[in-house]
Amino acid sequence: MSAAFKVLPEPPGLPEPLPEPPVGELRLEEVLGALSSPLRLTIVRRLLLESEEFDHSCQWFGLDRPKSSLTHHFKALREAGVTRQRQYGLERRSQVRVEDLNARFPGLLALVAAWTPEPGALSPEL
Amino acid sequence: MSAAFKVLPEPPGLPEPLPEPPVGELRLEEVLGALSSPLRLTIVRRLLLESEEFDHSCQWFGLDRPKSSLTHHFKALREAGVTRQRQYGLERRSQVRVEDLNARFPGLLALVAAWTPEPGALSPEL
DNA sequence: CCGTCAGTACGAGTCAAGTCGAACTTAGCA
DNA sequence: TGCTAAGTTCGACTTGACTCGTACTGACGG
Repeated sequence: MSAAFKVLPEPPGLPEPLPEPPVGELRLEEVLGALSSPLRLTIVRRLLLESEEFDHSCQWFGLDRPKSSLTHHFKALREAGVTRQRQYGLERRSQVRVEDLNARFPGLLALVAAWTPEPGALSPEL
Repeated sequence: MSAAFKVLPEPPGLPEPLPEPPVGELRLEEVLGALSSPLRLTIVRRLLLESEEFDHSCQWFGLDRPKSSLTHHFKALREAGVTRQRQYGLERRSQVRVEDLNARFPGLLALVAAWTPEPGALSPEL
């Protein structure tokens, strides 16, 4: 009914998700704050639109930033409740918490999916 | 069709709005950033839900903050494109740009209207 | 004309966020 | 056992928000 993003199938035996706020404790101001940056909007939008299979490691995005900066942003997204992260060996993969976000903030992910970076922006992505 | 908030009627001969970004230049990241604070969410939500007549002066909210702080936040909301402000004599009244926001970011205002301050928050409003 | 009242402008202090380099941790693999 | 690669942690720096006091502006009423 509402915006239909793939709710990714979860094969059994997944690694436990890293610490994240439960659905009931998602706060709108935190989520909006986490999404109020072009870089993080890019990350979430690409997870929504280009996720063909399952979740994705940090380097899948090919973002041109030092590793420590990416850690910072992925952590911010997870701690706000926007993404879920799981550890696969060395990789830490992210996915959007589509079900949770649709339940608590219906319509929000559609806005993120429709977003496009500012025309004159000096490619924060790639 | 989408969330139906009152689009306030505009009597003729209104004072010109203060400078604001045009509809086409509203940026999601700016709008989300402006809304990522409990105080400003309170302001916008009350404008949406408790506006019985027309727009409202700053002191209508009865926010317990110094005047200069309020100026700061009302200006932030206007510059992000969330609110429109007009000068009526001494008063500067605010309204939410319902039509513009619904056109560019459908569903966003519904999320704001449904928001409630954190239970344990030490009353940033009143 | 002078006070009052709504709100702005300015400036300073504080604090959190973003940015990044460098060192560390750990899985997998030779 | 030792290398490599993915990502974290730490600390330092910079930048920008938020907060607020004080001084200012400009409209209105006597």
